[in-house]
Amino acid sequence: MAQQSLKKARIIFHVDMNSFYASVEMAYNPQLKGKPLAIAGNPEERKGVVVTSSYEARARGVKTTMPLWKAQRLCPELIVRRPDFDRYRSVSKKMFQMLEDITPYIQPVSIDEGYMDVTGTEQYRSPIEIAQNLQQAIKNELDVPCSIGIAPNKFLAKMASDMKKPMGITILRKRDIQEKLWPMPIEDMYGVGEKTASKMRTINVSTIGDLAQSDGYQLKQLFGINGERLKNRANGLDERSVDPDAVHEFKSIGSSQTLPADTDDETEISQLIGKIAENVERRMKRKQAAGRSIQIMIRYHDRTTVTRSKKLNDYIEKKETIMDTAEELFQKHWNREPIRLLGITVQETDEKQNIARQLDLFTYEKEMEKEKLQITIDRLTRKYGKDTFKQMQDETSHELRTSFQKDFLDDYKK
DNA sequence: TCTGGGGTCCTAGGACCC
DNA sequence: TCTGGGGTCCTAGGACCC
Repeated sequence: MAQQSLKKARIIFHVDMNSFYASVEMAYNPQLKGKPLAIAGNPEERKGVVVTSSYEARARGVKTTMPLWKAQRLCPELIVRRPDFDRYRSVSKKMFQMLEDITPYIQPVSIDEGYMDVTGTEQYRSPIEIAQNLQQAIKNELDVPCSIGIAPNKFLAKMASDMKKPMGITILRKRDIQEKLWPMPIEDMYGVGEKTASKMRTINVSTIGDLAQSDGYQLKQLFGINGERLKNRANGLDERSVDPDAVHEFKSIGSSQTLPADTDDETEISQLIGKIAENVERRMKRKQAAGRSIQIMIRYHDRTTVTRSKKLNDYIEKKETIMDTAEELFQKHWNREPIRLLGITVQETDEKQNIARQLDLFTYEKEMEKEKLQITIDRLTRKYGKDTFKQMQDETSHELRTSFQKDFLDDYKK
């Protein structure tokens, strides 16, 4: 209790770039500003879904993951651009550098959003002032809008940044929760998707406030540990820290591709596996990573999806190994129906420098074991004599062996 | 006319060991 | 003859997020 009151409240920012890809395209080509714009893949290759759209397009009903034909039906004057990820990555990098000018405690969570822990900086400037300056600086230098949520923890900051867009700054204090958070519909809560929302509605939870006051036992029955967590968050409780190292602790690297048309042609599929493996290898190189489990994903015509994986003995990074394992898994588990999508993911990944450290420790421990073993064997050889020792190795004398084993264990385990 | 691609975390069953 | 309970690893799948 005393500890609770002594513990200093944190000040967390959640910075969220508004319709990021569309905003970057508009910054790059100002003629697009103020117009309905959608970033989408190529419909010829069946990838024609809206990835991001401008506010003008959203106002017409265009939504993320919507097929392009549908978006164009809703908004015939829609301007469509293919995504240019290199461009987005470069703007993103500059944006995060600007955050780092304020504090080293930043945690990027995706290309267009991140958390900052600015606790302590309020001695010099108020949090709202810091947020205003940051937002303006990003707008001035990169010509892209962002929203910032200010709160005592990650969850509230995340919810806050969503409350006013674009170019919003929202403060969500503990005392604002009842008024600002609780009236919101349950599906608007971060961490609650379609499935969870409809399940919650069956127990008469339809707002975040309902969840905050719902029966913990029932929640646990229905959602397990996640139920408890969601209820805590609805009450404004979230202890997760802003972790700047999290970016380096990636756990998997994968690549997948939807085919222009379904296929059961083995040559075509083999080529695809090669192409995807190469892509995975390239991205692993970029991150200086290696991994020790390979997973493939096969999606069939009706979108049913199966994943199959294999754990390997060693860390791998080469496309040949990725390709061979993927091919093996595919041949073993493919039902020979035409496939729509194929994916390969390398799991249990780590940066190579970390792996080297793990291996060093492993090797060191093994060496120590070996040395200890040798000392014991030497000692016992002296005790029993060379010939007897040899005889035991040949398993000719059960009694002797038993006696030796006992002696060996007594000595070795010491 | 339909639904991309990159991730994280959690659960659950079976194998295996003690 | 019948049968414990816990822990860990591996694999597959589901929910969610951007």
